[in-house]
Amino acid sequence: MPELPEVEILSRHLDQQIRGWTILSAQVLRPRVIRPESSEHLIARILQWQIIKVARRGKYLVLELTQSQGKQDLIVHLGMTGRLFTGDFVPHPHTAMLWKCDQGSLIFRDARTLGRVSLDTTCLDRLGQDPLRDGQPEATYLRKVMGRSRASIKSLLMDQSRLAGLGNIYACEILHRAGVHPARRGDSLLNHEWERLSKAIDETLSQALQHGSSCELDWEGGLDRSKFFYFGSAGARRSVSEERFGVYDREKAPCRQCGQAVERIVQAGRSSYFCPNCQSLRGSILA
DNA sequence: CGTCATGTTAAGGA
DNA sequence: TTCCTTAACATGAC
Repeated sequence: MPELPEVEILSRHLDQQIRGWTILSAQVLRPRVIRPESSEHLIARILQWQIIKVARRGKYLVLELTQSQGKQDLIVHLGMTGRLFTGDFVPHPHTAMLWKCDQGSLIFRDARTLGRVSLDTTCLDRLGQDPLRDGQPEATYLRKVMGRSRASIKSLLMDQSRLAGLGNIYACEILHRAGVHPARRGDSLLNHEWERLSKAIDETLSQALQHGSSCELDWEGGLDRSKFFYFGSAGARRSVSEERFGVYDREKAPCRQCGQAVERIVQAGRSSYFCPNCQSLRGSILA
């Protein structure tokens, strides 16, 4: 579920649902997701606190809590497979944490436990500009934080300290829209390419958010209704992502722009999908 | 059995 | 110093 558009949609939804709820009790079933403090410590520090707002920073969900003593933020990161939703608790092997509140329960499930729940907010200080919170990242900003690096533009877009919120899917989609090859070095991009990237970031994220706001959503991850949240390689996904994505997970399928077969390469251990025709190298430097 | 998966972080090496 | 790769983390789908 975890890139900026998905977390943003979830954040808006949860804000409507749990704003004003007071945490009466909490349970940790998979302690690994509580980091770095202990489960006991974290639970002790949130009991009787009220959730006054749910926000998002990069891929982090921020639950703002208040009590008579003051305020604190509870951070939830969904990792790859984290799901955060309200409802009645039903035993499920992936349940990682459960908050019982005065008006309902909040459930965090995470199959791979790569997600995280924490009261330590220092992770937020390391984030770069957020494309939604801080507005469309201008070409000048992108050039400033990425333009002197010899790393690949794909890695740079996914570096949360330069720009917060993009992951593997949207980095691929943005590069395709901008016509920039994922293996290009940051310091090889020309001014018009930073402009195209700026525009592509805005358009790609706006489109995803619009899609997420207007279609049926399945917060728990049922395969038959996964029209927005990405639920990995299973059942309904193939046809769904075939429609939603331009290049991601579309190796050998025809590019929607030109019909050329989409290719896959591996960068920093992650799959990059691109169209060799639309995202041509034009003799530029590769990372 | 092997490969891959929306993320982050650490280690070792060029 | 920078940035690469690999691995680790746990589990599931194919």
